[in-house]
Amino acid sequence: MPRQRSNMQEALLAVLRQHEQPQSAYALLAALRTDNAKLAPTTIYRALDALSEQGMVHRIESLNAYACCRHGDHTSDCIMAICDDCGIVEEQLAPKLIGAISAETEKSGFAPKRHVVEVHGSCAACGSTEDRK
Amino acid sequence: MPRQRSNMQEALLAVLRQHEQPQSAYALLAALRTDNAKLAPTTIYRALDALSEQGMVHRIESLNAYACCRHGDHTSDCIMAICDDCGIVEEQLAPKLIGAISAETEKSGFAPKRHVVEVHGSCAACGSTEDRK
DNA sequence: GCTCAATATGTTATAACGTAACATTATTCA
DNA sequence: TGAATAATGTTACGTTATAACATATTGAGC
Repeated sequence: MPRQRSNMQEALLAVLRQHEQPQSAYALLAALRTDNAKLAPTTIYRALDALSEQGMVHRIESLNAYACCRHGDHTSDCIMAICDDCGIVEEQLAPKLIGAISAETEKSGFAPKRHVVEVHGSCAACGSTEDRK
Repeated sequence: MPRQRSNMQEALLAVLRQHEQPQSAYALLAALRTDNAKLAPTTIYRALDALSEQGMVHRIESLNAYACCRHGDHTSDCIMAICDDCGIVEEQLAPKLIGAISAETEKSGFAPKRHVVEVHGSCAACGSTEDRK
């Protein structure tokens, strides 16, 4: 019998951990509807918001999708390297670089709070087979 | 009498130039519907795509909105400093920093193609009045 | 001027992403 | 135990984006 989830956030994390690729809110909704057919988008978005605040999940702005954090606690925002071929996202910690970006914006008096750094391209695995296309 | 636009792209650029804040595709649609009541989203998105390819317009991923380029030609991607208070976006050229971000992702064999660098925070004007909130 | 190709735009419909507002349930802890 | 907080349910709607197919405009070469 399907296990009853007591906690939406745990359930979401479990689904995200099954995937290397970020998942859209509606993909997550569909996945969890196998347990609860009446689940609504609102519930998913609320749980995602909570997980984001906790740093357990990162939203990928340029994909409108969500990935679970692959690092432990990190206070610095990170760089997301997104493979446009296979969809895999590599989360890279680079606090010095984030600091340098902050410094650049501060030159004009800007006060940075949140950094969205998403690099699109090809991962090592996909890049090495590029010539076949 | 309202001027007949021969060219959607020109019309879009004109609207974007009237605003310091990025505009959503549907805001642009609404603006241009005063000239052409039957204008459809598709037309707007196609023109925005064309302008983006030409580098005349930049999409702000974390806002789902579009801003016209405030620089002349630039081959390097740029940094967008987004004020969450007033909505103004400052477009900053920093090719060295973009290069450093590329270098970071290349460490794992990634081949970067496009950089999304969007920093949220407060601009100088809004930041200086923060205490009033 | 004609015609072919390329580009841009029109039209209809629908998919995908996200939130508002208000109600109910669960958890915690004084 | 009961009051406060956090999480989830429910309904409805708003916003962002694209698919698929049709038509029109433009420009180059003949």
